[in-house]
Amino acid sequence: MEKKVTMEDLVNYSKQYGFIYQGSEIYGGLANAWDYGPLGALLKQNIKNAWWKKFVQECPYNYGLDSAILMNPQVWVASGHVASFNDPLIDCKQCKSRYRADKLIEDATKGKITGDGMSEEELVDKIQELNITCPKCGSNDFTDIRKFNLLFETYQGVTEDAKNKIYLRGETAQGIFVNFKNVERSMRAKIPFGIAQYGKSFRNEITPGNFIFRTREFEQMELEFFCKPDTDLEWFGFWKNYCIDFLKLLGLKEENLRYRDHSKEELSFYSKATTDIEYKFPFGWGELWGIADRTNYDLNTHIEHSGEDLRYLDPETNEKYIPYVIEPSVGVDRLILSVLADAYTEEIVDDETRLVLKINPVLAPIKVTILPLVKKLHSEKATDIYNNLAKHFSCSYDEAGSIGKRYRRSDAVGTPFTITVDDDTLNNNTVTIRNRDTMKQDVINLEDVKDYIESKIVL
RNA sequence: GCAGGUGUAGUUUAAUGGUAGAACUAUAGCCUUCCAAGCUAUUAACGUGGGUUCGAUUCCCAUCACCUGCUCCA
Repeated sequence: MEKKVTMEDLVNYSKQYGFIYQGSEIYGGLANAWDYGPLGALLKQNIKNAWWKKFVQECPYNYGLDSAILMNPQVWVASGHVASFNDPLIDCKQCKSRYRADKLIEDATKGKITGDGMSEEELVDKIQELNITCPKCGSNDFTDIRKFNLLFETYQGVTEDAKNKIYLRGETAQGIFVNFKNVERSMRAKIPFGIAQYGKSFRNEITPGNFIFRTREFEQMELEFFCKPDTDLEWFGFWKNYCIDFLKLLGLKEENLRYRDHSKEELSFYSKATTDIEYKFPFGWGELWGIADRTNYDLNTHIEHSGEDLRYLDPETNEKYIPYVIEPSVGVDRLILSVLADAYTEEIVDDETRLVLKINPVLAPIKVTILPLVKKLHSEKATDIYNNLAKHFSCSYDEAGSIGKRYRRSDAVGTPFTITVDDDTLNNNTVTIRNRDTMKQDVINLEDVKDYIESKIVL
């Protein structure tokens, strides 16, 4: 018997066991800010390492990068973020519903008139001219257009001078595009190749929520894969498979994963095709990984704005072209949420609930817990073992309470292995090692413990 | 940003216009030789700020945060 996990369960669990706390909690919090606790930080690190391993280390095509969060503001003008992160929003004064002005016109005219490219005044005039009413309450009493810039602004330098206004990056991708030439040259990279990086991004989302699913500060893991113009769709398919295979490898249940192709209307202006890998969160299906064919939009716009030639010279044909880009982009925090939701298990055995985080051992924050069977007799030896194993894995040591209680504590945070130190350890140098999922116990020699565990935490 | 709901120890909760009781957890000790046993002790809460009142955790207002829905998520 297993209980279905709710968001509430996950929020409480995360707090109780040191995975995720509310940000700035002692000051009443800050909307949608969450802090990763000791175990959450480990989990996050393990997830990023797993991604890096599969997308950089083991992948013959890709290189890693770690670019700056602060960039020349022109980057964001070129990328389109400064312009298109300004959505023209209006509210109905009667029923307080909020709409995008351009969308409202489009919907009212069934797409005959699009609001694209209209100024604020033109949009307002058009709404009046067509006598467009609120779809909800029928009123035509709207507020003026208000814009919400989704980029965080800040200032470089000690004075708040508008000339020094810069942005916190809205995505990690732009750091990759601006380094395309650098990586190509210094790594002597041949197309097709990709550049991957993870890092924090910031967006002033209008409505964040659902715990860590959508936050204003978040971490992305992005790959920009550069390929020859006519090969983009092939690579698009390749990365779609590569990404979903990765998720399955991490242990996400197949029935909780699906592809969703973006419809033509939904596609971004720069994209030729986009597929989301969605995960079935406790609150419903939600985007986990977006895989987009961005064509040559990004490099092209940087060529135009920077004046630099970012074209690639094909060494075989001697022709120059702007590479096409496939972008698989995944949110780390969302991935953590899906991993937790997937692994969180309340097993009911004999009217008792056993809370187990059935997480891939590779991702488990703690790999092994060392338990002295009887504190007075075995804690010294157990401490020695802990000190040795801690050189190789993140371990924990627990001597408080009954042995059963300590097993349960270890299970609750997903630790895959538990080592019990008893008289046999003192006399014969053997320990009992118990597997979280199978509940099976092996008695093995102390010298073999490291290899035993190591062999089972390979991705 | 709008509408509705919620806010009491780490968690789940009880009661009350006279400042709060419990369970689980945790910590320490006893006991205990392999799966949340028992005993003893201990820590720990009215989100924040105003107002009404002799007195507010309780009533009122504001604010903050979370949840649900809308909107949004190039």
